[in-house]
Amino acid sequence: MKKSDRSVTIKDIAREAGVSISTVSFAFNGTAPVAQETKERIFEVIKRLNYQPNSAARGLVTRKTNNICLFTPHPASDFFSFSGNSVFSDLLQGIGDVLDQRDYNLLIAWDNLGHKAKTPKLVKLMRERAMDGVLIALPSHDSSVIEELSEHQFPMVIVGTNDRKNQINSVDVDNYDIGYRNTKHMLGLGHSRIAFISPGPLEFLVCEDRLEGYRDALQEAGIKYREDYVFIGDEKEHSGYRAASSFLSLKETPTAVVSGRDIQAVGVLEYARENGLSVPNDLALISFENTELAQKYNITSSTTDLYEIGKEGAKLLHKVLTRKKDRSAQNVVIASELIIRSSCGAKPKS
Amino acid sequence: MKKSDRSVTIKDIAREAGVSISTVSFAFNGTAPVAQETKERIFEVIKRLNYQPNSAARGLVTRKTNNICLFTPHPASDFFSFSGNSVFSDLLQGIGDVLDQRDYNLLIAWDNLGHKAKTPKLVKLMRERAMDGVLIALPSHDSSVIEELSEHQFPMVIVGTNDRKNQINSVDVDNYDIGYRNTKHMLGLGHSRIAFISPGPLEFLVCEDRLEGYRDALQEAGIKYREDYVFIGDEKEHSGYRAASSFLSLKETPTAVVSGRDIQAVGVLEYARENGLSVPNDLALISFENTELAQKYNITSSTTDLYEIGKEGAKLLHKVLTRKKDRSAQNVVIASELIIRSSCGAKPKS
DNA sequence: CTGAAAGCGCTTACAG
DNA sequence: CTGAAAGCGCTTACAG
Repeated sequence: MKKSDRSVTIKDIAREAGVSISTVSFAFNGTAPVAQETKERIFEVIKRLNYQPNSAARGLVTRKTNNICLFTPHPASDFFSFSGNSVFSDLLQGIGDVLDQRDYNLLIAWDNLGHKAKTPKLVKLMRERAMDGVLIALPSHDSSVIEELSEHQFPMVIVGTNDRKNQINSVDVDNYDIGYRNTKHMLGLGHSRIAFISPGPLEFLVCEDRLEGYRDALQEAGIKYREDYVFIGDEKEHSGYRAASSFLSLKETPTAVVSGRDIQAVGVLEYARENGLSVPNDLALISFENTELAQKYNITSSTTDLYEIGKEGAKLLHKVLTRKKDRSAQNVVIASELIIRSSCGAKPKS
Repeated sequence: MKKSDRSVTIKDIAREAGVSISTVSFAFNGTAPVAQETKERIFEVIKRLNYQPNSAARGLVTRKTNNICLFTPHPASDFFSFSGNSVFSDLLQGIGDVLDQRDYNLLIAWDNLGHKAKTPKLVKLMRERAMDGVLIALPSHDSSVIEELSEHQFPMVIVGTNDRKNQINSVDVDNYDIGYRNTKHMLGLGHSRIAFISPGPLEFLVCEDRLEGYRDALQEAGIKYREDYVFIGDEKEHSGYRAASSFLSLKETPTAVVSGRDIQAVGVLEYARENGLSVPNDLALISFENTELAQKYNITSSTTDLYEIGKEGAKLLHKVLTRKKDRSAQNVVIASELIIRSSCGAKPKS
């Protein structure tokens, strides 16, 4: 192990196999025909010496790194805490499954606020060509970084709500539509006083979309949108609790709640329990995500399959990376399904 | 934007600034003295043209990639589900904070079982020199991959329990000691029938360590270790519930439980509530991790600061990467603190 | 303080 | 089917 400081290179293989380095390259990459006999000799040596081409050298000439970056334009803490457990790991897993299979490495990066002086990390990664393409998770309105990559036509796919449809590739469920349909579902059950809990700050596009779906469904039903029926929650159960508390202290209390995420719905349930309210009789409840929580607490919820989003996002990026001519942006919509459980079931009292 | 297909290179800067490429390199990297005036001219051009050295070209000669890999020798799903939400994001954040500051990129990889035919991902990354070093999370007994990297003296740090102390760098809390002290705490309160819930399969070294600490504390107190007082749980609350149910159906029921992780303790609490048992009067409870759950449910728990582990792990790896001569392996122990809450407080009934 | 040149380890025309 | 040569974009002795 003393001399293994110096890795084995293509020259070593060539010498040992008695051929030129081009032939080794052709054989290894299958990029030109090589005599069967020669090929066998070469591969024997490759195996014996544990040869693996140096990625920097190869990348220098091919202009590819085989690195894909998963990026989120937020401080890591915000991203992870907003996403919650399963959400993030599901997304990562979907991405990872595809990249593994196609032999890409996964880089992970986020915006380091506080370092605002330096060039943003993602821009640096692009300029120094440290990655071939990027998956953007949880985009927000302020997207100067995305803009910059976009100007340079850097390959990217947004996994999540996309502000600029038809300009940038994206994969997501249709949060607007789910918001719309969840609300519609409550309207269909006879509710007219329907409140909404945002899954997080409206700065996150996904939150805005869900809210707008809610708003438009109300409007279509001729119901006025009221500010006091909207609560901006966060990723904690307690924000659902506080939302419920806020709604139910109004003069005219809502009879139904469209919760922005399952864990908030759990908070609503908790408040209802403590205050002797029956769900769905006193308060009907519907949510987004359909996580394990929804199942555990019997909450009606619309699926948002993050694994699928990750998988399709990675696939799309790979497609972009391997096709010759650029085509117009593609916006993939992952189907969502409403899983009906007891929390929304009954007609309202009034 | 038409001609930006071709990135700007060091040649462009040299030409534009009227100097040689070596001088540009010296100025940019501060690696040799450059006349103030020349320097200014060069940096003006660099700024104007948005120059950033190509990482592959640079890496080819420096033999550094500035990529660090966070690796776990498990399928991603196992890793994430075992770790749970905050655990993983805390670790990642600690690592990220350090890496950000020191200008490393973070690669993330896991073992793709099912692909057992191919060379393991991490070995491939090492051989093709796609990363400078690796942080290993959640190591297990079967560590042929770690062994291989270790033989090649590839820079690595284990963030988590380390099987081969004093051979491989590592950073962790002392899980054995916490297991020992948690158990000791219960003994000190007068308990003698103390059960243990493993946080996961013993295949994970962290689980084994916690269990051994428990076992040794008992032994030291002259109490016999009983198999039926040990339950192998998992990352789900329900495993705590099942553990409690199993313990309390024994002929001789335990009066205290050392829970392997907070969420299991919550499961124990749930079982106790359903069965009219008082905690801590009928069953005293102590746990590991001290997550938000411990606070919410008033569970006595020992801290395991994953953020700190990640941070120190990244720091140690950076140290290994930048020092000239190798020194012997270093094993950093992160301090743990026992946070006493009501779940353990009272003396046992018997 | 500055430049010309070699070389890092590959791939890819080009010629045969 | 195979090899010699150029070149990817840098860094780093070496000379001056």
